[in-house]
Amino acid sequence: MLIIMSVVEQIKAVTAKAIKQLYTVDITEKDILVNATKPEFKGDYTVVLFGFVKQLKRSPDALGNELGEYLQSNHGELFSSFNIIKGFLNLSIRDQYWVGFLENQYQNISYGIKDKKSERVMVEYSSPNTNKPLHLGHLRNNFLGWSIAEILDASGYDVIKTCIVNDRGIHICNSMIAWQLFGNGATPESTHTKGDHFVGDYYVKFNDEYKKQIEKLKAEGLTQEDAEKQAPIMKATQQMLLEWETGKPDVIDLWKTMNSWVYAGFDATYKTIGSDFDKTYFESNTYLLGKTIVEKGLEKNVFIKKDDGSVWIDLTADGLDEKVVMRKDGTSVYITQDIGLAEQKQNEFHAQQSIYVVGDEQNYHFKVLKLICEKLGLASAGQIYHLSYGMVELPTGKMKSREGTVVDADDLVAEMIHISQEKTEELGKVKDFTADELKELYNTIGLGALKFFLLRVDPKKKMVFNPEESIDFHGFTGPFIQYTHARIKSIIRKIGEVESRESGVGSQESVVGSLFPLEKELIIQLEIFPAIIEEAAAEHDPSKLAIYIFNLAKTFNSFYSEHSIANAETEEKKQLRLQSAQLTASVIKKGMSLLGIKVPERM
RNA sequence: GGUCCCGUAGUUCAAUGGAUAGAAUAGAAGUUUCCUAAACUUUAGAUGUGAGUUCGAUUCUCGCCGGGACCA
Repeated sequence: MLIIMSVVEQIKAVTAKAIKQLYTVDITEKDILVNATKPEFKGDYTVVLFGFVKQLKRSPDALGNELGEYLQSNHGELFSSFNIIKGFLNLSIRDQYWVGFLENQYQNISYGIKDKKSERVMVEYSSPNTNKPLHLGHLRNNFLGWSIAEILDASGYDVIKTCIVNDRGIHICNSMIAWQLFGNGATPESTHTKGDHFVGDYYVKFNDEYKKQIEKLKAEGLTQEDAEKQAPIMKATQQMLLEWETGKPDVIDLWKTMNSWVYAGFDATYKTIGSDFDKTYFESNTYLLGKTIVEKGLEKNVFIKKDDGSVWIDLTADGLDEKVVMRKDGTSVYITQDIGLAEQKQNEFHAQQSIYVVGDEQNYHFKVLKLICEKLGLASAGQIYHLSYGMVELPTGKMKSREGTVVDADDLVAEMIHISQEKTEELGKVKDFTADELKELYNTIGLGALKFFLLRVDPKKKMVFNPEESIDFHGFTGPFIQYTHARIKSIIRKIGEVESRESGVGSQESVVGSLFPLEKELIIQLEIFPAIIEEAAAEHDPSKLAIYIFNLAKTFNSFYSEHSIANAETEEKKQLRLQSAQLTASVIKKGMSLLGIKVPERM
């Protein structure tokens, strides 16, 4: 594959070379700041000169002029003109260059995709509990995890997607107990309920009953604390957990049955939203991993055993706390299991990087995890990267299951698909679609709106979702971009692909004529696509890509309303615009696919 | 008590220390005998607060106010 340096890379390279030749000073390319020129000035890209004014002992004006002259006379194939305003060197790229770029890339189906390198990355995401269905927060997690895996894949990494299912523990027993008490043998089939929701309902029933029992005991004179401990249903669930740990057959059977219901439900949701995994781990298989870790840590004097038998690590020297790694009853805590799993994953896949897509409420946990792994000298330590994302909140604050304000994932997805159906029917543009085609279109648009809404925000930041106002279909949204794609495909269907012709025709500036501002702006946008993928991968941030695609679509729409493709001024202009449109459509399609969003041919 | 994060238009989000802080939406005004108006064009509107570093601060440092998370 032909590797072509991006324009920005070329500008940096020749600027560094120019400075070396003119002033015999070495400046590394990453210290050269190149920005898109602000629209109010003439030029396409701007080199910010302030940074090396002192070092080179030149005034910004003199430096700009000398650099500009040098660049133009030595790289006339790239630069057509320059101007200096204050410390900014504004460079105009030759139209010929843009036209040539377009000519080279418009048919490149792997434009923006890097060749494979032999580096492996693991992405752990989703990681549900099996006591209740997925909610809005899980959706952000799933979309982020899936997207970052795709983006890394496009960047040339070998990506392994994993999931750790929290399938054991007291919360699971809560649902089990409630089902025994109130279920009367009901099943998802007998109640026509999706399995994860079915089990989740018993989790709620448990808590309702638990609350009732606490109130009753308090009425009998117990304190809140004592009432919480002595409520019969709580005692029963704790007893059940012990029985689970000793492997009591009927408890294990019930556990397996109820979890199988949940998995059937999860599978349906995953299928709808497009999540998948190369390997799924179950906590019921990994929760004992901590034991050997603790022994190892004690041998290495990384851990200390207290008198009561509990095992700790002292992280106060690192500005953190003392942290328990094994309870006095010999059971391991989450962090110990996580260390064990990290090591197991390392032994199994030998990845160079291990990304955990986990909410920012666990920032401290991951700091500690990484630190302990380092102290234990584990191979996995350096590779741990916590892709920490902010919570999805409601206008009223955090979602609270106790207050019934949790936005259910299945409900939300269904609602989005329903709204997309309503809007599509209102517009009445696809009346000739078959029932199956319509169904697929509604799914595409509804999920597109939802995924884009959650992915367009910087993962690190918390975000607000307002259930009162449904997710928009106009403006900075998935459907806006999908619509742009459909419109381009419509044009191409009508006037055909770019005609294949002898090379050279249309690629000469003299033949095409000079580019209109919007023609050029569109090509400039297209040219940065590979750099955007790289940036999104490096920063683990799909929002960079989402924002880029939106801007590209917006630029295309302006271009589209300003310039006719079918009735272009000349045949050469028609071909040029058609090439731009084709590449725009393929960049939109590819970019959106990296976000896990499909784009329709018609809508 | 300790650690960490966040305060940008009415609202939801942008802005590797760089030019007059960008979008979207809501508001106002327009565009369809012409490739899909889920679109386009115009307009009005914001950096919580006080210092400091800098040629230049939404960005870095410190204080204050407000919001949130986590660790016992």
